[in-house]
Amino acid sequence: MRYWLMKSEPSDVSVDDLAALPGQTVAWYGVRNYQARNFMRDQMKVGDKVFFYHSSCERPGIAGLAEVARPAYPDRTQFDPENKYFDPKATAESPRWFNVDVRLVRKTRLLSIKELRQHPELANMRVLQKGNRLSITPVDPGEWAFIMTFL
DNA sequence: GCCAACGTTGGC
DNA sequence: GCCAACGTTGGC
Repeated sequence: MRYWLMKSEPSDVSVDDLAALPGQTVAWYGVRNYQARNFMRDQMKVGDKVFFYHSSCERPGIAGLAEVARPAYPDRTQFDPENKYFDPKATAESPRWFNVDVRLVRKTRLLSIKELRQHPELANMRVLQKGNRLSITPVDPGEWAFIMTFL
């Protein structure tokens, strides 16, 4: 079992949006970065634990606990010309983008990036590194356990 | 709105 | 295969 941090813009899907969805589950569509895609396609397994993170918003930070509910399958938005994530180079025979499904375990208090940065134990967290833009990052088991002590 | 960082594109 | 130009991300 592995641990991950997945960024979502709350203007798109917030933790409250996720809580209101059927099964509290969402398809993690729209990832158009190969590294993040590969994490989903090649490494994420059902039951993997996820920090649900709000990004590009007023209060960025961890907003919930979630888990992988379905292994990777082709992201349907790549095939839809009306969708902003449409990819003309993708075909049904040869899909380019994949997504897992993520299910909310529980909403948490908002653990801000500012607070995360105050802990030296978390200094190496990928999401805290300067210039990090990757929307899905692995979380070290020790970092996960540490965060869970005060989340 | 700024801008640093980084991924992608495309001409050569 | 190089690399400059461009686009995007995302915290601040």
